[in-house]
Amino acid sequence: MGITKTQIFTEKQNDLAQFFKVLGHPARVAILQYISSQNACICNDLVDEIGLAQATISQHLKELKSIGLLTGEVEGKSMCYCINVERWSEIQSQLNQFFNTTKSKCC
Amino acid sequence: MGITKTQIFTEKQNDLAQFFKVLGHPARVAILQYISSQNACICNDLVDEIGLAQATISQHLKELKSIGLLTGEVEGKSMCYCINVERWSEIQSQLNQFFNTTKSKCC
DNA sequence: ATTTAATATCGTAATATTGCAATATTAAAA
DNA sequence: TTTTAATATTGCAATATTACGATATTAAAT
Repeated sequence: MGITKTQIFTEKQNDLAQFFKVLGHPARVAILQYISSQNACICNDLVDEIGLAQATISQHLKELKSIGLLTGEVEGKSMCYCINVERWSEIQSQLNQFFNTTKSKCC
Repeated sequence: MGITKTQIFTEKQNDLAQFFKVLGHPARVAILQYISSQNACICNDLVDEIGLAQATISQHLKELKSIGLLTGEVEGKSMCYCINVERWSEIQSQLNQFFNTTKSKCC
């Protein structure tokens, strides 16, 4: 199929999975790491830095924006992409909650 | 394409993305939560509990095993699936390291 | 006003993922 | 040894994702 049966899961489960899914691509991991390594907000240095076409980078940025991890502001004719620190912590804490509450008692 | 250009990323980035990716499906989140909610190791109650076909559940279990999150032991004619607690903590700590080292200084 | 540079969007091809029915496989039970 | 129950695997259809070239779009620079 390719389609996911989201109806049979809770909203929390779907949200959590969505966070994981967005982070589940090396380009998006690399984009976040690169942005965080710069003192200033970096835009399409990403195209040079990471070896993917501009259209592809733009697509990945869009997905990162979709869960609120990145914000993009127009800066002249460029874009200034930044990590949304609040959202970042929020998601980190949700993932940790998942890890901490999901513990096996068996075996 | 559908194919991911793993060659252009570091092994760490690929590994990290792979962990995220495996957790990036609500069925797999639900499976982990259900296993952890039981005192004993549960096998194909999962098929009843989660509303997916047996073949589909089996496939998801396989992916969770692929990153070492689950171990499966034969128990008579059933399987006993358990969370690998060591691996669990290891992955949690890697994800946290990613979150903690990736911080924005801009905006 | 034109050009230029940066980014987004569209269309498309290739591949991956999800899900299931049907069919193995395996081990206990009869 | 045949049956039964639990799980894995295979094959397939439908949809999603990844990647890119081509084409908008937008704002500064000329």
